[in-house]
Amino acid sequence: MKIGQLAKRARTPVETIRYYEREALLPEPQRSAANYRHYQQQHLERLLFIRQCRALDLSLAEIRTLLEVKDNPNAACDTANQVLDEHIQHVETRIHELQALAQQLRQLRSKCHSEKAASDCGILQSISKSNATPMPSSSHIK
Amino acid sequence: MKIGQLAKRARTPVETIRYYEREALLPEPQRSAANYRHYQQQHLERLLFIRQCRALDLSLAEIRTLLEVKDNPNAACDTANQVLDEHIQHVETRIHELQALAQQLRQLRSKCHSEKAASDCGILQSISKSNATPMPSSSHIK
DNA sequence: TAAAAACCCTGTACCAACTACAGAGTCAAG
DNA sequence: CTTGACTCTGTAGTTGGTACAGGGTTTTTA
Repeated sequence: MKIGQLAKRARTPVETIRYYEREALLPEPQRSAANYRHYQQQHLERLLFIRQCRALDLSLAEIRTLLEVKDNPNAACDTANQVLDEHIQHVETRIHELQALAQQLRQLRSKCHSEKAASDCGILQSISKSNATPMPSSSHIK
Repeated sequence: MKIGQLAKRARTPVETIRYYEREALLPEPQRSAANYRHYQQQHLERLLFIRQCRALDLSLAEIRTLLEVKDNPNAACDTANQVLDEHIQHVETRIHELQALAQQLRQLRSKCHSEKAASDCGILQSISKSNATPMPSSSHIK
């Protein structure tokens, strides 16, 4: 099948497929006389694997590691487990960060419910609360 | 003060300050005879505002909007509220997405606890489960 | 006072993971 | 046989910076 067909079947933009090839995640397919790419079932499966991993928010580097394990049927899948464990950690950390963030944002938002002028807006004032590191006492502002 | 001083007081890399200037978030400061940037207290305050917003994960575009409101003391702070509301929505959506993701990842991880060969690894097999859009019946795979 | 260290300048390239062209060639349908 | 849909390569843009290279300037130290 040609690249457009593959793109449809994997719900992936054509440019992205070419990008994965450049990144060596997808092997170079055969070419027709007119230099068109021609793909096999294998390519589709590999592309779906990549897209599934991307949907799980794995980075291309992580996916590359998984593909290497996959390409090496005798290798222990140890490495794949490790990639996944680290990624789970990463996602959970990010969730906690975002939860703290949302809390801060809601608190900030609560400071202004009316349509005040900007100069009176509790939100803009709160964000502006100074956070500067003081100058060392020996120096002075020019 | 010179850029290095400003950088220290706002705990912001020098390059980032110059970048904000290029992005027109910070106004161009005066220059010395040797073409060095010289900043005032105002610049520090504005930079701290930007950094505080970044810590809240607001995009530079969102920050630009907030700064415009701030620069216009007579404007209603309406727009600032709206930016914040949308951002809170955005963060909360992302939290839910990541929670679903973490769940999927944990489930996937549970499929392989031993050090099997890659070809037997439940994880790699699970990710590979086909997801392709079928070809229309009229067409065929070349 | 002179050399060395620390600072500053512009401009460019790089990161991830694509996306969006431009400009040219190829193929299928009517 | 022309029109439109597809494909090709190559390059640039996205976000929010970071990291030089290759200069000039200022401050510190010997």
